[in-house]
Amino acid sequence: MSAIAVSTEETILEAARKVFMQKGFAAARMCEIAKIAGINQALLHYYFRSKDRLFEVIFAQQSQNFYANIISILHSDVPFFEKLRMMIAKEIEKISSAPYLPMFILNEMHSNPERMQCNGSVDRNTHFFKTFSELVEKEYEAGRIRKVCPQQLFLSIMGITMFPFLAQPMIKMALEIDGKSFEQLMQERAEHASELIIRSLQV
Amino acid sequence: MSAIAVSTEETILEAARKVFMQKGFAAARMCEIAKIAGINQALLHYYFRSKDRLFEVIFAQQSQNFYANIISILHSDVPFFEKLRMMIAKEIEKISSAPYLPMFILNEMHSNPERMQCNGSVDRNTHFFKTFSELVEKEYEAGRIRKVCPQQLFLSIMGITMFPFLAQPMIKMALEIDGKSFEQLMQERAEHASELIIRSLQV
DNA sequence: GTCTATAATTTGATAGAC
DNA sequence: GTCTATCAAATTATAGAC
Repeated sequence: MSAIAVSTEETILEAARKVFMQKGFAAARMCEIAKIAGINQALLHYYFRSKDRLFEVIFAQQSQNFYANIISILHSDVPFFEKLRMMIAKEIEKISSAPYLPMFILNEMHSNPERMQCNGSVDRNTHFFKTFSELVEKEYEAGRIRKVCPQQLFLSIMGITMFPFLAQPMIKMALEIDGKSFEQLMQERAEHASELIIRSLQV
Repeated sequence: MSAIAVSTEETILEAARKVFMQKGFAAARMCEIAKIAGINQALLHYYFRSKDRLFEVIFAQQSQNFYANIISILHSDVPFFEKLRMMIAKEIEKISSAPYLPMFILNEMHSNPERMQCNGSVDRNTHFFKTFSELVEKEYEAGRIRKVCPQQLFLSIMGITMFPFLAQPMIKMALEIDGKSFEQLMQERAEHASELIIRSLQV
């Protein structure tokens, strides 16, 4: 139980995460996961009954990660625009440390919609939008932003923060930049994105 | 050669397009393509040598579709803001008629980056950005928009238009809407997106 | 718990008749 | 060109020894 020694189960999960996130369920190979984990394939099945089960564990974990608490920011006691800034910055920071996450989640949802019901991600998701929506309405009524459809605004904020990571290969190509420059661009992104959204809301 | 009778080759391509676009390369099955095309698997291999080759044809076609000429709009003789409106509207209209296209292209690029070099998509892509970038600079120098990084703006416009389609399953869930409502939302999207972008650029 | 060896299944691809 | 039947390879899953 030392801090260094990791259990076999965790080693497997770590390897599975890598492979599934990079290749997706269908293209992922159990033998590759075993190899990366430094064990053999039989042991994989000993711990997790099948490829499906192993994937479900990973997907549930990552899904939780994906929807992780940005919502607390919306409840914090700062002006609306400041909330937007914090939300966008936090989201970009989160994704930067796991750039494959959005593509992994969205692609699996797309190619296998049944998996969506798993764990409370649905609820967390709708709750987040509802909270956001109420805030927008309140700001409009207080005359602090122009009239705007909360759903559309929600999509715009999400798109502005997540799209660059979803389209990373295409972006690098279009902008003729390498991985280093891309990271740099993403570090400057929160500022640009907040500015854009907030300006667009001014009355 | 009647208008009704389609060649076997086209029937296969149509079936392959459906299956590859929905499932991606790895999860797509040759037998499913054959079944949808109403033929047997052997005939698939008679027309297209292998799964890889068949996929390459589909990917090249769709890739061309994906990058299809929005660029002419940038060269047209209308004010910059009008160009943005037209560009966004055209892009959304295009994707609406093929909602799986962005996810298909971006996901395959992500899981198999080598495929990018195919056909002149790289050039078309960089050329588009360069044209866009020059326009932005010119507008700034003329004092008609505020100072803004063209790369960041480019990402924002792309994200605002394409993200809802990439995240369609998640969006429906978060907003608690069905397919019909989603389509409705997308029809109203061009107006919202243009407004948002243009307002954010005002000096 | 972990391994080697192997079974079972899926799936892309081919042979050969018509 | 199109089919049926079948192969070959890849890949998931299990049996059984240690």
